[in-house]
Amino acid sequence: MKILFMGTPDFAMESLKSLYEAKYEIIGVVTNPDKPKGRGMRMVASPVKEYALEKGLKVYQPEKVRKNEEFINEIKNLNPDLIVVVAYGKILPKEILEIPKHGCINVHASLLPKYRGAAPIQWAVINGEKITGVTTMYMDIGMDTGDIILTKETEIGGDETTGELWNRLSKMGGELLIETVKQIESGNPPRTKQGEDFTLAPMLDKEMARINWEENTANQIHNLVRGLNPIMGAYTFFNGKKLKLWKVKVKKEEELVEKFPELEEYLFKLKDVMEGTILFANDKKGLFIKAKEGIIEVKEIQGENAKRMPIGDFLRGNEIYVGEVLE
RNA sequence: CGCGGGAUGGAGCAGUUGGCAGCUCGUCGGGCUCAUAACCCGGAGGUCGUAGGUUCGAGUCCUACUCCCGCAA
Repeated sequence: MKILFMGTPDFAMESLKSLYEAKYEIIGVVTNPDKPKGRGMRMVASPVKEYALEKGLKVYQPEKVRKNEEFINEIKNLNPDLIVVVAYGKILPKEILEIPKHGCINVHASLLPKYRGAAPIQWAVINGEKITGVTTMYMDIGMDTGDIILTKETEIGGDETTGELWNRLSKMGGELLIETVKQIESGNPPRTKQGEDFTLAPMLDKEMARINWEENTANQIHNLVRGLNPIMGAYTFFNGKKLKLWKVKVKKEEELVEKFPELEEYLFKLKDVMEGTILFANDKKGLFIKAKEGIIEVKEIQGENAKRMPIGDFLRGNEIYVGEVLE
């Protein structure tokens, strides 16, 4: 079975690694071109490329694949039996999908047809899903619309971040891919049409990373924070400066009073206070913020131009007073 | 040459027009308390990133360098 692999980020790298370690014949690796990244805009190779080079695999980095005769011919000449695509970052034209005799398969980080699109892991966490998983499918010209081959479920932890889930699903994806390829080799892999009941997981934009204290409940904020960790970080503004929250917990009012009995007499006021108001700020006891349907305790934070730090460290150097409001 | 911030005791920060290096926390010793991420008293710990320059005097002004970080992709 001659396999051509296409993928770009670390999520894809895990699948490539699984194939390589399972001793499959990988005739080539296609990945996005190196691009300038980070401070100073230095050129950086994709994780998939790094791994491929390390293992001595042939690497292709076409600028575009659609209407790229040269590249398409190159693939034809390679004559792969199967193309495996994992988070490649480009949509493959029909001409390419039709080349390998066993077709093109894809590993996707959700239980399709839920969360079709670019950011399935992030959205699953942001939406507070309890269960997600990985799916392998036969690709067609649509966006994650192909027939399902195998799926594997996993629970999302109540405090799990996108980063943590990402790592787990990357590995699960690799395992499921091997299982899938085996079934294809055996001759009659399962093939199920996707249901109609799909949802989309579009790319994340900057706007949605901002915490809306008035609209969102404490639980939603908690989900947003862990869903954007470590990708972008959910942010809010304090005195005109951007603050990113990296780790928060949801508390009930009763829990707060239990912790700080001195607040008891103010409890009635607590109801009227605006969402986003600082209820308590102390470098030892922590930072507590009034939210809709609960209280947000901030555990890890990042100021403007600063790095992430535990809340205690942050409060030692930044003056934040009770009654001030985040917005 | 993408834009910007920063380097000050173990941690996080402040340091005004250049004039004895400060705050909160931690740490060490002692005290108080049924108790506390509580409180009180006392102490240790910094050649202010590196190199040079201006000056009577530089954390503070100038020059070069090194390193770190944020944003944007």
